[in-house]
Amino acid sequence: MEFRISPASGLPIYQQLVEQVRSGVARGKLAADEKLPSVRELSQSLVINPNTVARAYTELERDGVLYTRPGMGVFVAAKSAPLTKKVRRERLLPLVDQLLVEAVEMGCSLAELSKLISERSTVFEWNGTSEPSNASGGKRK
Amino acid sequence: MEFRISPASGLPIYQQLVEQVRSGVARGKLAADEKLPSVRELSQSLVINPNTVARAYTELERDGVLYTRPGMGVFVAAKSAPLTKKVRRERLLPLVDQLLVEAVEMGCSLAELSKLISERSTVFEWNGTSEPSNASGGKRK
DNA sequence: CAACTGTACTAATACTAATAGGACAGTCGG
DNA sequence: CCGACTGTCCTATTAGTATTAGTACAGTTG
Repeated sequence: MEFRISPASGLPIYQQLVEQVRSGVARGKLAADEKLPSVRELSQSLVINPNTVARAYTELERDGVLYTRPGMGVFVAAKSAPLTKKVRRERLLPLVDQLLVEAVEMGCSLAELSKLISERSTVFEWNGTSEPSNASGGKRK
Repeated sequence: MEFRISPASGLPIYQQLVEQVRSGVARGKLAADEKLPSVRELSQSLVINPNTVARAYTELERDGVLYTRPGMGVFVAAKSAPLTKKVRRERLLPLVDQLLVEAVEMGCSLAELSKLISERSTVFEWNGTSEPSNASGGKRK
């Protein structure tokens, strides 16, 4: 998987990397136990400091997205046991509300928003009890 | 409307204020042409610097959420003309994707996410061509 | 005119992002 | 065992931002 950073993003570089890894895992572009580029390798190809890459990896490992095999590299962690429904709700609510605020603010209808969500949802790797109506989001490798 | 700031939030104070105003407007807790507390008044009640409040107000005015009547105060702006569907899509996509990534990451199903969204959507003031199924989100004042 | 409104400006402090360079411990292939 | 790789840790430095502080100005109200 390719990584890109854009100075115009406004977000810190290490955070851009974190988001790209998270997104890649959720989209199935990064498979479990797949090896990520080494800290030094990625820092050279992106022309940034190794410490910046290391910070991103460290944060992702803390959150259970990656794991480290000392001396070998960092790898994509297998999907951990799903959290409680209550915990999921608590963590998703702020994001949901933020999305709804923005949608309402710009005069979007609820139907339009729902359509947008179901559109984008087809690309992700859902593992719950219900799948997206469209199954076009299969693993590519 | 009451404003609160939490030092533990991690977000800058001015940004917390911006979010609360946006949220209040989208939820109908702040009506059009309603007057907001003055810069000095709010800064005293929250025990923060007037400049911090002024920064939040300035940013909100730049985005068309508030307007200023010189010498009188800042007020909630009326809903502006809705943007193009294309523009709405472009601005909402990043948030939608971020939400989907988080949901997938914690093992949430699409059905569970949809339910959560429709649950929260009842509190907002939609003005599109389609309303939420539940009408409990009426204006209170 | 007096008291309020938002705005503008400068200065100082504190924290964070990012870079730089160096050092350490674990693991592999020879 | 040895060299080359892996991630991690440490200190120092630079740059940018958030926040506070105090002052000043222009417009509006009564």
